[in-house]
Amino acid sequence: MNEEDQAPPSLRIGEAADQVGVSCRTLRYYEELGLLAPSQHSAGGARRYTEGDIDRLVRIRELQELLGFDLGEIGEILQGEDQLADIRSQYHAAGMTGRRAMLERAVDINDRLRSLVRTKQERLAEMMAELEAKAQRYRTVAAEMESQFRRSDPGTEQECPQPAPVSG
Amino acid sequence: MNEEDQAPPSLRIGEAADQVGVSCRTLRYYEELGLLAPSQHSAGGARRYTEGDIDRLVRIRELQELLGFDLGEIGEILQGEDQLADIRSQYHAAGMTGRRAMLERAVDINDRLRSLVRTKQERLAEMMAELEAKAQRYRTVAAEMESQFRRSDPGTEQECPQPAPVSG
DNA sequence: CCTAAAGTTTACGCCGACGTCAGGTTCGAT
DNA sequence: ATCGAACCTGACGTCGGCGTAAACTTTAGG
Repeated sequence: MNEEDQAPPSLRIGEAADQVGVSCRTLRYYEELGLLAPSQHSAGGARRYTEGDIDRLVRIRELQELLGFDLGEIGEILQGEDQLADIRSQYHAAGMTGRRAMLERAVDINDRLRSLVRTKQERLAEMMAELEAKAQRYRTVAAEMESQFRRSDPGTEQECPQPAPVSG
Repeated sequence: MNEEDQAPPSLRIGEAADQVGVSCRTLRYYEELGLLAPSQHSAGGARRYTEGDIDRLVRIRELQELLGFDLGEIGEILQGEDQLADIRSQYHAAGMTGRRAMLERAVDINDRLRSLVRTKQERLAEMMAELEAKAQRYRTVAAEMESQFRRSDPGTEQECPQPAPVSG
């Protein structure tokens, strides 16, 4: 029982797909595009996804679904961050200037993403306000219909004189 | 000069498209799908979009871009609301029961949309938090690089001993 | 009235993001 | 060792949401 015994629990492609709610095909496709390569493989060559891989997959999906990027754009975003994350392995290759450039690029991407998120948040807030206003109108109309209904002979279907105007 | 003189200012298809930032093809496509029919036409049959039409177009786009619905789903959403908005013209056709059903449907759609918006808002908030955390890490790294830089002989490019780990 | 610009219909084209099928290989529980 | 389930690598299919081209008509300013 040495401490290296606990292999990092890795998932098979089907399990990974299920967990995130995508298909196996999607995972293979992302790999084909260079977005997500499983960091492990079985002896026979089957993909094994680590927790970090799953995180990355979730990230990809959020960029896709929440922010509406296509997979090419997501690739560029991830690349910028990967490069920076590899700053230590790139240690011998990149000089001070190169590392600064990489950092600046990552910061730039980060700025843009945050700006985009803020924009989306604002638009969503507006939409929410409109939806709530509409819900309020619905409640008013419902109340009017109720009062009309009570006033009428219960049991008989009848026309009410002039229902309130309902816009949208 | 009677008061009927001011024709409701309507836009030609190109103007409408420009204003909302889509193509003419898109407008015709939406019409083909039954999502958006211009409420006016010229004598020769050219489409004329009123302000209300533009509002509807914007609505369609928001449902598409912000909430991620496809055009089929958007059609159902709009239909539910249209029906209710027509509650007065449907006056003779629909009985009390029918009107209540229409209202309930609209309320149901509204509930789901609001729920969806809330979910998106939460996910965006999470994403924003992560982005800000990442930005903070970047600032730390930048500061460390700065101090390394100052400590070194200015003008010579050199390797620094161990740059701080940068995750993500 | 003339004419360029904008609009109309019809129809084929395109591309991203997978779905799906075929034919062979690997995994892991028994 | 076995055997069904899961995985592998191609490769082709699909579908939504338009783009684009062609051939013709309408619009509106001079």
